[in-house]
Amino acid sequence: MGISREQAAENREAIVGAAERLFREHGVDAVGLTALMKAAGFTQGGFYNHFKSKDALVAAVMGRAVAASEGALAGGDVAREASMSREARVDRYLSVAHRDDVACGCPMAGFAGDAPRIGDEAQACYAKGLADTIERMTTAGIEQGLSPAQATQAAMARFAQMVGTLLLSRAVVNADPALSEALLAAGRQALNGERADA
Amino acid sequence: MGISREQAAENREAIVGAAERLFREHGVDAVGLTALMKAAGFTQGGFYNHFKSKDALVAAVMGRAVAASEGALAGGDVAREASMSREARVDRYLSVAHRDDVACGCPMAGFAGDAPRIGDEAQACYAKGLADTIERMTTAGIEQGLSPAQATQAAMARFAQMVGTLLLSRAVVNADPALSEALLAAGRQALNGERADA
DNA sequence: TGTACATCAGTGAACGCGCGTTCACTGATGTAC
DNA sequence: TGTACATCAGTGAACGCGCGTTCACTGATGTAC
Repeated sequence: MGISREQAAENREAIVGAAERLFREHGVDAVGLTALMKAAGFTQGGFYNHFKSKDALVAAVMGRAVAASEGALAGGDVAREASMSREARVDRYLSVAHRDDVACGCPMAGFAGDAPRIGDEAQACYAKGLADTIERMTTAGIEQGLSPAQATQAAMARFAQMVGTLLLSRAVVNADPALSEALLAAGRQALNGERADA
Repeated sequence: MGISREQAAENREAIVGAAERLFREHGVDAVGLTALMKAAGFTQGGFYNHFKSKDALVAAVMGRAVAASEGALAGGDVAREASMSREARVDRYLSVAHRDDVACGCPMAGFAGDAPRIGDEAQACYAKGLADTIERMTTAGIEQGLSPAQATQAAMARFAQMVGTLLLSRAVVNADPALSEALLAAGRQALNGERADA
């Protein structure tokens, strides 16, 4: 076709973007390269001009997803995110909207199911994203007067509860919508409610 | 071959058993019926004498996994489980051994990643298993003096934290083993530590 | 600045392979007389 | 109780299909002179 280098870079981003959306929605294994390239607006053969294998694409997707979420716990606008209170962030994370928006939500939750089975490079991106997220929450805890050890422990426990609640609520949303919503409400209550120790 | 009905029922169980192990280890999508039947000791063609489709097998696996876990939160011996304290159960659930034993551990955690993508019948089994688990924990909370509403909320929050911690710790075990263990420790601390409100 | 040519992101057919599923066939089990 | 036959859990080859990947080819872009 003959394409400018700038255009080629944009096309590569389009492929990664389509892949991220499809991978989250259907799982990495369930998305074929033919369907993926079609979704990005190309034909199958062009894939290998941009990536040396599907595994390399998965790593690129994970790297991008993690980088995009730096500064925004649950996706969405970064500037607005930074100005939100911790309580508001939890309420947004454990909202019905975030539960239903797998394609754009928190990548640590969206890829948690796939993470143990993807390639080493992609796993490393995932682990870095998790470590960064916990570090950010730890810093916030220290600013509120916790010791570094307390803050780290609290950040890990709180984030695990957020992810666990979201994942379970997504897992049963079709079969038992009432349970799905009750889980979200219980999570919000536990993280924002009467407790002041974490 | 000519097989007795008793033998046929045993063979069916062997298929479901092999499927449960392989599905948990590699994900439902990544396990083919040829490999599955071979693992169970049969050839591929016999599969459809027992199940009308792969989806039907997934439902059977989920039903069995959920039924087997009734009375045993983290797998293992039911009688011993019943005599354990809540603290000991949490320590076992969030142990390195349980993290590394995906094939035999808690099915709610083991299938959480696949749950949103499996068939309706299997999803219903998963949701029932989750509801039962929470109900069991709620009953225990009421016995310790909580109101039914408090106990339900606490059970959901606690179980979500257990599952979230286990899933995140499994997700990063290869890429960042230290983080994986720190997550487990933080979860044990949060669930068994100084807090007395949940 | 204009021309000649190498580069490389596209296309789309094709590769071997494993998928879920179907089929004709086998032969011991279990039943009917 | 013994014989004749239907049942059905096995086998293993084959089905169409989509997978990840490779390939020969195209033609505008970008470079060298």
